Amino acid sequence: MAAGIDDVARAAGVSTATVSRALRDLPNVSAKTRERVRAVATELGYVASPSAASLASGRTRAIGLISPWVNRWFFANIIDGAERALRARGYDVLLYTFDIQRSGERPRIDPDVLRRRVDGILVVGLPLARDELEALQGLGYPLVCIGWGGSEEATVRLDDRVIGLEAVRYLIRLGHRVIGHVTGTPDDVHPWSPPADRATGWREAMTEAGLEPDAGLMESGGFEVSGGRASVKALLARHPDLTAVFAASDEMAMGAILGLRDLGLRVPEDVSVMGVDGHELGELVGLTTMSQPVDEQGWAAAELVLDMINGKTPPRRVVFPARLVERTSTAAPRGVAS
Amino acid sequence: MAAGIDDVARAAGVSTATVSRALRDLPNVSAKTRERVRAVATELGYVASPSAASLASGRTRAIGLISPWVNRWFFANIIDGAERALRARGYDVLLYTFDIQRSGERPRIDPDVLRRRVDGILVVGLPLARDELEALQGLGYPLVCIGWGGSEEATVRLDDRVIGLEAVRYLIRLGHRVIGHVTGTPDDVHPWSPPADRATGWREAMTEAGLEPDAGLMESGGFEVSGGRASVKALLARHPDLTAVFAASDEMAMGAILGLRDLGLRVPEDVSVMGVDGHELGELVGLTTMSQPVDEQGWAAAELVLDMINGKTPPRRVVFPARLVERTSTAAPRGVAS
DNA sequence: CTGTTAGCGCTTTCAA
DNA sequence: TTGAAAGCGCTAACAG
Repeated sequence: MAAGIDDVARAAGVSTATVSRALRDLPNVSAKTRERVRAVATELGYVASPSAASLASGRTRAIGLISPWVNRWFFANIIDGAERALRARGYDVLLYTFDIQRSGERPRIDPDVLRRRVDGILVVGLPLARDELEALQGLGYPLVCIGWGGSEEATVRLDDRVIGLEAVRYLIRLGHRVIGHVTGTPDDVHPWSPPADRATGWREAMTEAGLEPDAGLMESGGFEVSGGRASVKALLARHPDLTAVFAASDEMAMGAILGLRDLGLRVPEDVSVMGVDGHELGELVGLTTMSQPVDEQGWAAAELVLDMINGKTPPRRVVFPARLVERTSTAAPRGVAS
Repeated sequence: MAAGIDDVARAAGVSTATVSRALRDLPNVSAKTRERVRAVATELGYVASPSAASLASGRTRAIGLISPWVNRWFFANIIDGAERALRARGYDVLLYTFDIQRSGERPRIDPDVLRRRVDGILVVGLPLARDELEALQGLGYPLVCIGWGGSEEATVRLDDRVIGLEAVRYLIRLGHRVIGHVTGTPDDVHPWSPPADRATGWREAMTEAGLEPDAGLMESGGFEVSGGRASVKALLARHPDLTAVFAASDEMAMGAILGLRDLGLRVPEDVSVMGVDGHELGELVGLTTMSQPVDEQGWAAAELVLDMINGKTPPRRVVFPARLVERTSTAAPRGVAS
C-alpha cells in the first residue's frame, strides 16, 4: 500500500537516486526520464517519507513558529499569514505556544523542543528575554522576529515610534492637551519592543507640542481587553482632566472604552480613545486606529527565513507602514472647535 | 557539538540500545543505569533526532491540526487549547490552513501533505466534503473532528440543535414573534454541521411556540462580521416586521449589529440580536450570547486523538454544554412588557 | 545523464 | 537487564 522509493525505481526501471532527483526537480535528469518517474510515482501514490528525507539530508523543511498566544488579534493574523506563505513554499509549520503569566514570570521557552526539528524559526510578537533569544539562536537556525526585535536580529516590524508620534500628533491636532497612554506591563517591555517605542512616540509628540508627558499619564497593565479596561480607570483616577487616551493596541483601546463606560463617561464626548492595529471589530465602537498590514508581515517574515535558509542575504530589517484610520472614537475635546 | 546517541552510550559505558530505552522510560533498565544515562545525556545536551526516531519507530510524535483559518475566534481558541494540550503530552503540532473561497470552491485539502508526517489528525470547525474527509481517513491515522462531525467520526462538539433551541426560546420568552436567523453559506453546511443544527434548533423553537419559521426569515451569508452585516440587511428587506435576530456566531451577530446601525435601527429597542460563542469583545456591544467552553474543547480533542493513538477506545463523541449569557443586545420588543 | 553505495541517527528484535 | 546488529527510507557523494 505505502509505496517506497524503490517501488517507484523498479517500476520506472531506474535507480532510486534517479527517482529522488527526478521528483525533487534536481538537474541532471533527462526530461523523458523525469516524466516517466513522475508518472510512475503518481500512479503508485508515492510520497517521500519526510523523516527519511530529513535524516538523510539534514533538512527538515519545517519552520518553528513561536508565539505567546494564538487567540489574540495580532498573533492570530501573523500566524495565519506566515503559515500560508510557508506552505505555499512547501514548508511545514510547527506551532509553539508559551504562556505569559500575569505574575511576570513565564515558563521559559525550551530550545530543545526545536532542536533538529526545524530549518528556521519565526518568533512572533513578544520580546523574549535576552538569554532565551540567545538560547534559541544557539540552535544555529536562521531566526526572524516579527513585530519586535533589536538591530541585531533579522526583523519584520512597524516603525512603532512613528506610530506613537503620529497617533498623538493627531490627537493634539484635534485640540487635546492632556493625553494619556495605555500600554502593556513593563516586564515584557524591552528597549526595542513595540510598547516601549510607541510610548517613546507618545512622549515625543507631547514634548514637541510643549505638553508634559508626565509618568502619571502612562499606565501599563495587561495587553488584553481587561488590561485596557483597568488601566484607563487608574489613569483617570490620577488625571481627571484627561481628554484623550492613546492605547498601544486596539484590544486595549476597546478595553479602555469599556472602562470609560464603567465610569459613566462617553466616548468621544468626554474622552477620545484611539488604538493601534486595525482590528476588524474596532468598527463596532467606531475605534480610530493606526492600522497595520498584518498578513503582509507574516508573509514577509516567511520569505525572509526561507531566503536565509537558502543562503541568500536578505535585508535584515523590513519595516511596514501603518496608516491612520479615523472613526468616531476621537473628536475635539469639549469647548474646542475643530 | 551536537551529541548523538552513541556519544552518550560511550560516555555512560552502555550500549545505544540502553540509552534509547533509558531515556524513553522503557522498562527493563535498572534504576541506576537509567540514572547514569540521564545524567550523561543532560551533561552532553543530548536530544534525540526526531527524524531518526520517526524513521526507526514509525511514529512521528506529531499531530496535524487542520483548520480553515487561524484568525477567527473559534478557530484561534481551539488551536490555542489543542496546541497546549498536545505539547504538554510531548507532541508537536503541525498547522495546516486552507482557504474557504467566497466562490464556494476551495482548494481541496491534499492528504499527501500529511502522509507519514503525523500520528493523528485534528480537523477543526469546518465540515470537509465527504470525500475530503475520506481521503484524510484513508491515511490511516486516528482523526478527531472538533466543532463538527457526524456519528461516524470521533467528535468533540456542542449540542448545536439545543443551542439554537434555547437561544430562540429565550427570545420568544422576551416576547418576540418574528425572529430571523443569520448563518453561514449553505455550501459549507452539511446535515450535521453546527450551522445546520443551530438552524434546526431555531426552527423547532419557532414551531413549538406556534410561530412560522419561514425560509424568508433565514439568511445565509459569510461566517464573518461582514457576512452578518450583509445578511441582516437582506433579512430586513424581506421582513420589515422583524424584531429579533439569532445569529449562529458572535462574529455574525456583531456584524448584524453593525448592519442594523447602517439602517438607522437601534439595538435592542428596534431589533434584539444574539449570537453564539462568548467572544470576549461581545461586551463592547452588550451582546447576549450562548457561551461555549472553547479551550476545553481543544483540550478534550487532544486527549481524544492521543488516546486513540495509544490504542485505547475513548468515547467517540464528547459534547460540551453552552450557557446563556444575557446582556443588553436583547430586550422585549416594543409594546411588550417583560 | 544515471547507477552504486555508504551513511543519516535512531529503534527494535533477538540473543546473551 | 543489557548488547549486537539489522534495518527504517531516503539523500549525496562518487563513479561511470
